[in-house]
Formats: sequence, C-alpha cells, structure tokens
Amino acid sequence: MTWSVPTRRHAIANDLRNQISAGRLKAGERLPSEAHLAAHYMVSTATLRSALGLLEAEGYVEKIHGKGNFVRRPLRRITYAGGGRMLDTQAAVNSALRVTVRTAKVRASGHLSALLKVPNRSPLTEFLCLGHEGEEPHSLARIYVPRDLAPATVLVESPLFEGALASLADLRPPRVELRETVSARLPTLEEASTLRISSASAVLAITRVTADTTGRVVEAALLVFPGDRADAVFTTHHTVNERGRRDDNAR
Amino acid sequence: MTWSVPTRRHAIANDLRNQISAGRLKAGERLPSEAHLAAHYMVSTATLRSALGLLEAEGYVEKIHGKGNFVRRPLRRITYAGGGRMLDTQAAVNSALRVTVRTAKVRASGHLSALLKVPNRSPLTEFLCLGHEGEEPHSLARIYVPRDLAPATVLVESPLFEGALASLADLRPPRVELRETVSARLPTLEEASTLRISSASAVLAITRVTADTTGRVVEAALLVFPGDRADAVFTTHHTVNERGRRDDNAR
DNA sequence: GAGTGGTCTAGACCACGAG
DNA sequence: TCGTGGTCTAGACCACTCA
Repeated sequence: MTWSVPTRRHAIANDLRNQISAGRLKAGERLPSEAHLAAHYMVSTATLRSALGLLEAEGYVEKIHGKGNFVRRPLRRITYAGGGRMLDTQAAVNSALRVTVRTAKVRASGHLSALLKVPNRSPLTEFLCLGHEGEEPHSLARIYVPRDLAPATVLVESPLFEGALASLADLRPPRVELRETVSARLPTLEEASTLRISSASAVLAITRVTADTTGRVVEAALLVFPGDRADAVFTTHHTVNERGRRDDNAR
Repeated sequence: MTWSVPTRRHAIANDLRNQISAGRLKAGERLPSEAHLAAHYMVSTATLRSALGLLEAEGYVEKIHGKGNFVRRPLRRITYAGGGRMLDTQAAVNSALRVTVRTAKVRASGHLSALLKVPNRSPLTEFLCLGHEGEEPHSLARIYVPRDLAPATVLVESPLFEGALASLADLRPPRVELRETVSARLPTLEEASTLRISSASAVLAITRVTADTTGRVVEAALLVFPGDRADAVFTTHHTVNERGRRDDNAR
C-alpha cells in the first residue's frame, strides 16, 4: 500500500468507484455517456474509456454497446464447496438457482481423453450448463461423461447442475475419488459474453475429475465462475502422522 | 469458438503470438520497439500497444518501461497441493525454490481478526514470504500467526515457506482443521510488480486458515500465485453414505 | 436517425533505463 | 543524452440499440 499512481484515469476511476460505493450512483443505474463524462472530467474520450475499463475489470460497471455504462448490481457471492459437497446450500436455497442444460454427443479429443482416461474419439456426452440467478448468469459448466454412463433423461430434468452430478455419483459404486484442479485466468471471449463479464476480469476455473473405486473416470467437469463473486472452499480434517514427511500423493 | 473478431489489434496479437509459439521469437528475446512494430504493421502506436496489452495479459510478453517488450520465458508450472500437503515436491526439488522472509509484528485489524478469530488489535506476527525460481518470483505469501505461537527463529531459517507451515503444524496437537478458500482476481499493483506480472492478468488467491483440535486458529495464510502458471489441486477420497443428503458442514 | 459505445489515428509530452 | 515504453489528446469513422 506504499504507492499512489496519480494518473488521470486512476483518479477518475477512483472518483466513480467512490460514487458507486457511497451509493450516489445506484445499482442498475446508467452512467452519463462517455462523451459527457469526458467533458465533465475534462479529459479525452480515450482517457475516460480507459478509466471505465478499470471499473469494468473490477466488476463495478457493465458496458453495453449502444446503450451505455451501467452500475453493476452487487450480486450474491457464490461459494463452490469442494470435496464433493454441493454448491453452498444457502445460495442454492435463497436464490432460485436455475439451470439451462443443453446436451450433445461428442467425441473425446486430446485434452478430454486425457482427463477421462479414455481413448481418442471415444464417445462422450457433453452437458452444457448455465447457472442463473434471476436474469444474471453466474456460472458455466461443461460436463463430460462416457456415453455409456450418461442417462441423459435424468440430467436434463435436474434443477441444479450440481444436482446432476450428485445423481450421477449415486449411480456408481459408493466410493469416489475426486480431483479438483483450480486455476485463475482471463475468460475466453465466449465465456465473457455468456457470463456478461468483462473479458479483462478474472475467472475461477475448476476442473473436476470424478472416478469410481475401480479408478474409472466417471465424469470430468469444467466449471467457470466469475472471479469477482465466486470462491471455492475446501475444508480438511487432517491427521498428522508424525513430524515432517508424510505420504504425499499429489502428482 | 464460434467467433472471430477481425479487429486490428487482435490480428496483430495473433501474429505475434504465433511467432512466439512457433519459436521465431525466442524466449527472453526483445521485440522490436513499439514504434518499429507500429510501422511494420502500419497501425498507430496506440493500436499496437493495445495488441501488446493482450499478449501481456496472456503472459506471452513482459513489458519493461524504458527497455522494451520481452518474450516471456515459459516457466515451470506451480502446483499448490491443497488439504495440508506441501507444494508439489517435483517443483520444490527441481527448481531450487528459495524464499526470502521478512517478519513483522502487527496487530489484528478487522479482516484478520475475523480470520484468526482473535479480538481486534490482538498481537500477531506477520511473515512475508516470496517464492523464487531462479530470478523469477512466482509466489507471494503473507502468513499471520498469533504472537504467542510464533517461534520466529524457526521460521526464518526455513528454505521453503511451506516448510514453515509444516513445522508450525508440528508444534500443535496432531489433528488440524484446514480451510482453504480459493478465488481468482486481478493482482493489486503491489502484487503485480513484485510478481512481475501484468496488472491485467489474473492471480490465484488462496486464504488458508489452520486450526488445532481445540478450534483455536493457529495461522492464517494469504497466498497469491500468478494465474498463468499456477494451479491448486485438491484430491478427496470420498465415501458417500447413501443417496443424496449428506452432512454438509461448509458454511 | 439520433445517441451510444468500439476502434483507430497521428501526433505531443512525460518517465524510465542505460550509457 | 538517447531510445524506450507510458499517458494523453482531439479528433474520425464504424457498429449497435432503440424509437
């Protein structure tokens, strides 16, 4: 915190950010046009746009081409609970979480076949899931299941896509091995537009691979959440055997 | 993938990206100056800089003020192993991972006192850790421990900051409860400069809270990794009791 | 068609790095 | 001091939305 950057765009961004935080600019409201703001702050439009770009990446503002810049509604935080638990029950209950599912038949390509440990061009079923909260999309999932394990009818009905996973798990032997790989990256253009986030903002990407007792991979899920409103939480009750060395089975 | 954006900056970024991937621009090499590139692609400097901005956010290029734009060395991936395991042993062994530690005495403020479940202004010891791989910094950690639990001498010597955590854990009762909260966000300006990443790139932020059997919080660690070269992996061997409902103890 | 944001230009001037 | 990137300007022109 030992730094200040007195560039104009930061000053403008700070001012607008404060106005939003203070509630002088209310959620959902449209900002003055970029031309007006540029005139008001006495900067060029390029500089002003640069300031808005900062706010957009921080999630304060949503830009809509041809309409204007809008103050983002502060959305409920999403909590992804790792370790095979479901999405935060609070969120699921409170927010009329809905999902639109589109299924497709695909064949394993390089990356997928490695994840699922199946040969190339092996038949899979793809489930494309979009989590909504009211109008706002807030999560995106691509789930791949070996074709012979996919009872498509079961899944299409699921109101929660996490529910879909649970029902899948229930069809398999009781013991599952779960591997969740979490990473942070910028969204693809496609993800940015479907999640309605800035392509300059960060997303939380979780790759979850589920295997049954036999080691067979039952499903691979590629989950994407907007970084500015999602966390993944993992809790462990851990027993330390003795000092230092313990069996480390991470790759 | 059903989209193409034929804007000039994307075309230029694609061209340069291909040249890097193909090895025509080698790692560590300096690109031609922005003025030269702008002339070469017949665009204005602003447009060219915008193209370089994309590559920088993607981690292909590092900009250094006054020196030039450099092709980024592809760095070894960092794997953070969750659930109380150590940093990927491969990486630790292979890469002469070093850490510079700076300790400080601080007092719990709002956020920290909540994490550590201690009263406000409670005395803490802060460990600032910076993970290096050769010259390149690749992780950043701020670890907070209640003052009376912090044997500073032990920690300062630790070659790995994860080692520091392990030794701490070993001083406590054998059973620990771990809660790791993972999120994706843009780096602060400070983080961006110390990790030498673009402030437009994403970071993986992990907040890890460790408690002993009595429920007392033993340490809180705020970890930050560059998103373009770090993953966090969590593996679970899970036993499903029976269909559906299982005890969900995530908050 | 009027109003909005999106892209781009051809400069100017400033700040940093290295000799 | 010179060459580099960083910030900013005052426009032009295009693409989208909506009446």
